[in-house]
Amino acid sequence: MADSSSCGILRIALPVPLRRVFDYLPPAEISPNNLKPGIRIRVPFGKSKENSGRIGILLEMVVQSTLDKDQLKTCLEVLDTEPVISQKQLDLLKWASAYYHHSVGDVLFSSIPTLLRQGQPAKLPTTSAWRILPSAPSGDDPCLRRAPRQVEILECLNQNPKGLSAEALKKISAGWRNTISRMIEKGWVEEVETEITCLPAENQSTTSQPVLNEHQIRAVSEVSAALNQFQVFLLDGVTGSGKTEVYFRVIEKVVSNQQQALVLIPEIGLTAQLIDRFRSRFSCPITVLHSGLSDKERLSAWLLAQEGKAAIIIGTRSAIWTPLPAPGVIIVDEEHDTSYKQQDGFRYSARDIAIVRGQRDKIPVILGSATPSLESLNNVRQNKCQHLILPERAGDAVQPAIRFLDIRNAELTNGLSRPLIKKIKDCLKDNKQALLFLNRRGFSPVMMCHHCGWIANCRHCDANLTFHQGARQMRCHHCGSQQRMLTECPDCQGSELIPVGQGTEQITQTLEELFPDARILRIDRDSTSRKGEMDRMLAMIHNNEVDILVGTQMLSKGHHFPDVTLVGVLDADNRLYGADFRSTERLAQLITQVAGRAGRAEHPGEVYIQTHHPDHPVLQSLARYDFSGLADQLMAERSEAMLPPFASMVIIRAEAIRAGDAMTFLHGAKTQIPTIDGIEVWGPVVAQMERRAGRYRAQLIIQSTQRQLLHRMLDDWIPKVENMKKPYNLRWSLDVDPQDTF
DNA sequence: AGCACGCCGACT
DNA sequence: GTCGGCGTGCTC
Repeated sequence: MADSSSCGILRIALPVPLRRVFDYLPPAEISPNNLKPGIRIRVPFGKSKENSGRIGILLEMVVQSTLDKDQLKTCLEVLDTEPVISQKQLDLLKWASAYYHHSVGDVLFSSIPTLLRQGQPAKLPTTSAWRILPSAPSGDDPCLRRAPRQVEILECLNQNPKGLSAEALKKISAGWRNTISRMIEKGWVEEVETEITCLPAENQSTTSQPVLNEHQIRAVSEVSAALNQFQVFLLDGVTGSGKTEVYFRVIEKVVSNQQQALVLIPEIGLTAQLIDRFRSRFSCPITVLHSGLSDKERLSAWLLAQEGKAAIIIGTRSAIWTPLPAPGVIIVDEEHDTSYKQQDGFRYSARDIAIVRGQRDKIPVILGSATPSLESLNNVRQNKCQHLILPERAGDAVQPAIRFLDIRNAELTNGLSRPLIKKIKDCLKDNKQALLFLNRRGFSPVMMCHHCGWIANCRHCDANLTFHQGARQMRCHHCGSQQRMLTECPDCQGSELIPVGQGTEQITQTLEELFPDARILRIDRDSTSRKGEMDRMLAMIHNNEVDILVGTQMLSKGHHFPDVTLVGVLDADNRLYGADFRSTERLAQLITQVAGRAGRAEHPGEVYIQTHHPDHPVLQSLARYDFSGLADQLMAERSEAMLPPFASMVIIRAEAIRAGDAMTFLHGAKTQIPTIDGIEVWGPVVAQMERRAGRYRAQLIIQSTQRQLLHRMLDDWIPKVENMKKPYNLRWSLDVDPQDTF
């Protein structure tokens, strides 16, 4: 037996993009018994000054290093007594590092809160709170007759003897700080440091449990039967079919078993509304992880989950890495949503990780969607996933009719067809709201010289500049550069520059001319960039202060507009023949989601899609709400072309300052790929938009019907690519299971 | 990713 | 002469 106590070597992962781990000697004064995998250790690294060192995570203790002992450095400092990453979690993260072929150090560090990355202690941070003291007078005390604000705050403090946070006090009164300091002077209130806790439950559950329909009952019972074992469910139901209620019933069971529920939601601004629904329904501790949190709040939420103090954890993509001592279920709402795939650095899919986690933890995973991804539908066909269908809208609501407006040879008024304008007019006459989708911000995507045909383009990208009339600017939507609107052509000095094509700004203007009495609201990234603006606009819609809504697809997610009875989709054709193999699938998802935005029982609503291809089979299936037929078509296409989900795909992308460098590099990388039966290599090809933000980009697609074979090849190949000589400014990255092939 | 070293052109 | 941009190599 090796004497590991004297010759133990620490294998440590560091937050560097290197696909490698580093061996160190343990610090002399620490007993190796106190060194558990998952603790943080400060180590000297590289040529960095010997003072501070870097923080790493102990992966394991080994007896033998690949290097001689005298080549190893000694750790500087042990930061934890208990692991910040459990062995179970380490194993999951190591698996993900191998699957996505990404640096294990990067993977580990991206899974923990920033403050832990920076070396802060792994204990709940504190925050100021104010607590009532016994010496405080009661609310009806005569000395408070002239101090209504003090009475108000005292009453709230009385109801919360543990104290209230600054955030909570602010909600009671805007000038609370002054009021509180006066009461502190009188000795009625004290300031205390308290741990940040889970969201306070609402005092009593006000919402009654809705009656489930037979499909919901079946879904709940199927999942309930699989608690404490691994099973993936695809909860497939249109908007309003009651998916959330199914989640709630399952979570109730999980929580009553003293287990935790992890709920993933897409990255959209409706976390607040969803959290309110959870809070009014559950009295157990809930914690939330999303991008709006401060570092302190994030650490608190993470630790509350890790310590088992939170029963329900709601979060966006990165919440899939939350440590759970007692996992009971993982729910991925809107599983088809692209925001579950990280688009840079460690490019993981939170939905796919959820399934792996469920398997390792032996718990059910529920994927919910009105428009499931083909990946999930394929899993259903292969019996890896159980299909639970909720076919009806809860209550009596009816699906809106989906119809097509054939715009071949049609006369368009700035992108709007005659029949659509007529429909809008009828809709306004009925005092209902109309909603128009166009996924293009700005006034026009092209600005052209009427005299010589010159087109304004971006200096840094292979793209045209979009004209923004309101801001009197030309902007590049790809690199963010902007310049003042031109008044004459730089080529021929012609003074007539004309907008070509329509964006939301122009559609709004055209509608204002066509319907001068209508109240029109534009909702896109430009009009909602100010904080709180989106919420204000949504409130206007719900208060019926708006007749026509014009918006980009940011309006297609999550929000429901009961008074909208007419939905128009203006730019469907772009997507029908888009460049990416998933664009038709995305169009189908968009239209279905859009249809779900509108209508209520008395006014089911209608969806009109302007298209040059009204007979396209995908559109025809959509109009019949024939999702299984639609899935069959798309699956057949993918199967024929051997594309995902029928093949595993990996993309290697490269970009460099100098034209051609990325292509040269990828050509070189391709020659290192062994010729193996069953592995196909496509390219390299330049990116669809070759130059972006001043860098020339290219990519190489590698795919195989045998995932294992592909991954074994990558294990061999990536080190060779790493060792290739490359221009210093060339950057390359791997994307396993890419969302887009751009 | 950082960081240091070393190499050439262009400044006080 | 050296200041500094960029290319290269290395990290237990």
